[in-house]
Amino acid sequence: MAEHDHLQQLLEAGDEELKLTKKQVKILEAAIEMFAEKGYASTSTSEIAQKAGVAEGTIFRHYRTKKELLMAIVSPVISKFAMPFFATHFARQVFEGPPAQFEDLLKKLIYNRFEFVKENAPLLKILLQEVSFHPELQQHFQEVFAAKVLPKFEEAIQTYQQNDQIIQYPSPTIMRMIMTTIIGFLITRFLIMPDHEWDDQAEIDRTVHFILHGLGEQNT
Amino acid sequence: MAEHDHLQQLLEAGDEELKLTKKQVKILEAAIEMFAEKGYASTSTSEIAQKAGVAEGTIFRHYRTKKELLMAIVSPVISKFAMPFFATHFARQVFEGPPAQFEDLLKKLIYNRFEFVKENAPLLKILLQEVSFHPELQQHFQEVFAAKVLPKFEEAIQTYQQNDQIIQYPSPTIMRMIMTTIIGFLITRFLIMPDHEWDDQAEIDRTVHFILHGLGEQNT
DNA sequence: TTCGTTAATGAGTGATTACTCACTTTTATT
DNA sequence: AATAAAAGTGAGTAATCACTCATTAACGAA
Repeated sequence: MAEHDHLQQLLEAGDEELKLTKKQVKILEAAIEMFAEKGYASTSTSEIAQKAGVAEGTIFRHYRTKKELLMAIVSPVISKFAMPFFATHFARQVFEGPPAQFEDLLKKLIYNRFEFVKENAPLLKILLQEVSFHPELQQHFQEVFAAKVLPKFEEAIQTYQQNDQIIQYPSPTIMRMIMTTIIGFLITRFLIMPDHEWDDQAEIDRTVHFILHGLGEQNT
Repeated sequence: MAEHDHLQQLLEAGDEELKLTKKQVKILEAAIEMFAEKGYASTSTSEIAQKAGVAEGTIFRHYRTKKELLMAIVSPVISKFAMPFFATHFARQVFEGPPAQFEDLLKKLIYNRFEFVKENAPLLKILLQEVSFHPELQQHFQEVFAAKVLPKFEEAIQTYQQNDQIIQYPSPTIMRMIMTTIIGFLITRFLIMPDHEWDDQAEIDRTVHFILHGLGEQNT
């Protein structure tokens, strides 16, 4: 029940309120599970139908092609992952008036994306796998990134650089380091070693500390 | 010519000297190109045969299944990527008697893997894509990592921690940070934005600096 | 050259693929 | 209850899949 609400909310993508049939939800759930497990190309529509408890024709009533099904699943995830940078309460709080301390922004960012990845690991795995084979996805990602993420992030970085809280590297370089460190942690945590025993609080704190000192201006 | 030598050298994996037919080389080259471009599951053996200028049956004379072809391509890459930790000249130089300065180890490691990824980007892309779908690959990776990489890496880390050059985090955490930073840089450089104009020297230096200060013991 | 071995071929195989469509069932509105 | 629209069905289709095999070509040692 709560699962369905969550899925539905994610797939609606904030756009029009598309009402999903019960069977349609089953199809999406089955497709997500199998795409994440076996990969998109190696999963057949008949397998999805079987796992969803649905006739194969039902899939093609809602999605004209298998690829359209993939896109319905994976496309909203891009926007959602970039969400903290959108015009949300979170964005206003964190980016419009960036916290005085770089550490505070970093912490809010990590905690926020940690929860997101925790809740959407399979969707992100599918996205990660397929983005390199579908130019439309790359373009969508690029658009969202250029329009929403980049400007606000860059502004915040420059503020901290003027405060001497961050070293004077080019901002793309700084963004790359922050993002690869956070994403690298989240991928290790939820995709590579999800069953390892993690002290999440400690690892997050250490990751914050790592970025903070790695980009700190304290010494040359 | 040099291409063939290089490929042959990589695929021989240091084991027995397997002599590759001209057509077999063409098959491997075609398969690598198409697997990297379209993905393993979406590439048909007939496509590979066509691009290699070879009859489809020829592929199955050398590789009994399509998967065996994939493994022949991708399996040696795991060992090669972990190479700096093996009993090579490099390993003895860098790990047996670790450099006094953590910075020196870091630099040698980055420069070395930078060149490797530069020369083998398509192979690594295939490996990255397929490793999550093939348990044998995961196991192979785990074995190589546990046997060769982990012990030497851990020993070096502890040495630097006793020198107060590295902060007193658990060594798995430190390894994770070093590896995600380096791998994140290399993936960004060669897989995500290979056509961007890069000042490689500067980016490498900044990445070393980032890790060095991120893990430094200078202040709490 | 001769001959035994290996490499290469390409038409052929059954299985599986994404997708269609004529039809039935469910749902919503009156 | 009647009816129209939407959702669901599953047998059917052409295309493609990985893989086989009987046959031919190329090669290396005598």
